Amino acid sequence: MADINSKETPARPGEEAIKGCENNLPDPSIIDLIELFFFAYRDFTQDPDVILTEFGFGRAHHRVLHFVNRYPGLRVADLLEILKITKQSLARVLKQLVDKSIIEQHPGKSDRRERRLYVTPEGQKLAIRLMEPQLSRIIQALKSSGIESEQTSRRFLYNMINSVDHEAVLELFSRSRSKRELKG
Amino acid sequence: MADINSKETPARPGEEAIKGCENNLPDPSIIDLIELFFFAYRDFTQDPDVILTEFGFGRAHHRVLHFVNRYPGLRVADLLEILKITKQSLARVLKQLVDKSIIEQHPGKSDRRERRLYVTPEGQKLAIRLMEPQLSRIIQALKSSGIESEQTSRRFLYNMINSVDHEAVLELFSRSRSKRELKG
DNA sequence: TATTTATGTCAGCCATGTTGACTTATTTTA
DNA sequence: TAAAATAAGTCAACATGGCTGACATAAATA
Repeated sequence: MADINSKETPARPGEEAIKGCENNLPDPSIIDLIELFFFAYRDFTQDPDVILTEFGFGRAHHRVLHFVNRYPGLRVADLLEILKITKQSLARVLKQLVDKSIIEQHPGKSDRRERRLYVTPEGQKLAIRLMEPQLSRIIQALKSSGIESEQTSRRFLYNMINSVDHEAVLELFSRSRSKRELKG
Repeated sequence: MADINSKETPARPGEEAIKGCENNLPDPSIIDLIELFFFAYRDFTQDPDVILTEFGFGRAHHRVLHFVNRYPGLRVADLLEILKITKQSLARVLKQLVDKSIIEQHPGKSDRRERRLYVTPEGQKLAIRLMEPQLSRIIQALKSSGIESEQTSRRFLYNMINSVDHEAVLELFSRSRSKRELKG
């Protein structure tokens, strides 16, 4: 039944018909991209992980800290949408970050039900330290990948995101950009 | 207490000196890439996850199944190096895949200590079904990102991998076809 | 023969995800 | 103004998939 391409190996994976591929034969080089994406993400998260264990934190703490540092005043609800985890999962790591004075919560000015999230100076220091190796890795990769790689990779990653969330991502980014303008 | 809307925001992340950045001011657009990478991977893994629960499997099973399907005859040691997890972690999911007749183990021909791994026909079917949405997502993203995006994204992802592992990745890829140039 | 290697296995711990039920404070709405 | 909706927190239980450490077995190799 699955003997479309029965050549030498028992399985020539992905060389069978796959929906959504015009010629009905997926380019095996696209399958490479699946694997490259996995390897790249595996290594991308590795450097911060080492630092995090030093502090008794995990990857979940890193995610929270990163986004709060980058978008100060984020609400819990914003974080839930960004991370796509449950309130209870977030609560656990958030509590630990607050207990260790990495993040602070302050009631919203216009809506006092909200808990706006901010990094402490210590939290900022850690966030930057965690960001360092990731930035270095990206900068090095872009340098090695040609002049156009920044714009192209940015577009590629953006288009890999569920289109339902495109708006939210742009909105998020515009949040840091407006802050940038306040500074200049 | 940092007030909610205090304009001199406590954190202007990543705009401090960071090692490995020539002008000592990291381009904030590079920080976007950190987030885009996270969002992209978050959504990339989401489609298979839905299918996996149907089978009582998790993401760990997917990884194992993918690589065994793609590189039939893989040894346990190979898999450990690819996934960078411990033997005990792998053993747990591998056992379940074998028990459910998704993967088969056969002693190596020249070295009978080895357990060469192969997908069963059923395993191949599942592997392909899990690959489908990921391929579709990548193909769609490449189409939306310009003609050069495939080569460029491939190079970018490759260069995001620890250079220590570059050789291993190329070797892996060469296993299913002749090497192509990845180097930027 | 002795050692190394490839793999398996038991036992337990930890991080981080999940669901479900419920509370509290505050804002919005009928 | 009373009722409903919203933002967030909490408790309890459970699942997944990492980890360490110790030890077992079979086969290859020195």
